[in-house]
Amino acid sequence: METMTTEQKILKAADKIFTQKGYAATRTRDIAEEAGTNLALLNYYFGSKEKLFKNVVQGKLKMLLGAMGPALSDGQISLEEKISLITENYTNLLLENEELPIFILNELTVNRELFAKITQNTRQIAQPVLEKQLKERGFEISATDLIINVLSMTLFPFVAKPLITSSGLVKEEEFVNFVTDRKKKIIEWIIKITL
Amino acid sequence: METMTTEQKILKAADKIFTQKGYAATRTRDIAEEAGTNLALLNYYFGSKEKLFKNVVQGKLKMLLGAMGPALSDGQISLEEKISLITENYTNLLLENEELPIFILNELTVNRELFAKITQNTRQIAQPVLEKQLKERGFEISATDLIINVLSMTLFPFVAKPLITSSGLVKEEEFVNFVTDRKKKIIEWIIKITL
DNA sequence: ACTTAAATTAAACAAATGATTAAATCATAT
DNA sequence: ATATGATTTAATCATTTGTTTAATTTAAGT
Repeated sequence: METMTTEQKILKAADKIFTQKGYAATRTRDIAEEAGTNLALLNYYFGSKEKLFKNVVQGKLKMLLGAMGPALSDGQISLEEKISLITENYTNLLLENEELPIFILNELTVNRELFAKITQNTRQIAQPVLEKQLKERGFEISATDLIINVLSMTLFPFVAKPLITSSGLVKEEEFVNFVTDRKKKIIEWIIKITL
Repeated sequence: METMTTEQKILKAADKIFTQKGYAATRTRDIAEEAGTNLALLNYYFGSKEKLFKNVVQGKLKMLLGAMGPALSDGQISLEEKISLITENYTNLLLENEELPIFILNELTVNRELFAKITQNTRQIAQPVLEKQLKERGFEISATDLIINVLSMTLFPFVAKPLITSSGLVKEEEFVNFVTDRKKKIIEWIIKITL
């Protein structure tokens, strides 16, 4: 288990704290301590707080986009399966990484410049295939609206979790069940909308 | 126009910068400068950065919850009108305050303790009325799911705007039209889902 | 064993930052 | 006019924070 290199330990610690508190509120000393190493090693291995952050963000962004990308552009997969795949993937991913979307979305908002460089290599979300599938079956909704709706219903509960729980809409203990139950419901809802 | 008191000028400046950059990334000096006043005045009037922040947050939270609260618990308003009211209110509010939801949701996530005090006075989101209306008309969806769905489809595009635009799903220039068009669509979609 | 480079540590630096102080200015009431 | 209190300013403090430096230890190759 203790086969992690120091560099990896720092990256793991950085991942945890950056995701938890965001870039600005994170102290490099906290990362070093969490990693069980020295503060200087952070700069030794990663150069600066900002470079370390970019490293973390790149990974997180890949996780977030990776849960959607492949499914969408595959012409073999039916519409229903695509929706099912996306909600299933995201729900499972976010159950293991609850702060992931709010972290990415907030840093993306606060730090446009920093993200410009990172996201430029981000593959565009391909929708021509989806557009074609919708047209073939005579659906009126646009691919963009469909994607946004699926993402909205799936991701929003995680993004807004603190508000949802503290307002009493869903109790903290019920949250996992709530989003798990929604997986099936979302598919039905999207089908109803799309028809 | 220049009838604002210094205290108000500071609060307005704080509102702008906190919302833009979040608590941790905001420098009290920047607030003072934006307000066209002195750094010491910030502490003179508000005591500390944190107290000023709470002041700002309280206002923002009221805006965000205010757009939903009244409509929900009113038994006179029909289901369709409620949905319409909520999406209409939120879309209009967020078109004028694009960073509002991501700001609140992120600070709420990062800063649970600080928010515990603020949100304790927050009225619970009342849903018994809605629950009753749903039951009367024989709908199967729960009030919670309905509310979450409306909020998801309405708020999510604003929360995820940077991701949506940078991924090419919606172009920056088209965004206002996109969310404006969705107002009508969301109501239709929700009706379809709920039936 | 010896050499060399990589890895690690402790200490210190310089800049940034939230907060405070003390003096100066302004407004208002007597 | 004067006194009193509120407001404003400039300067300074103390701490935090990202980064660097220099010395030490570890590992690997010869």
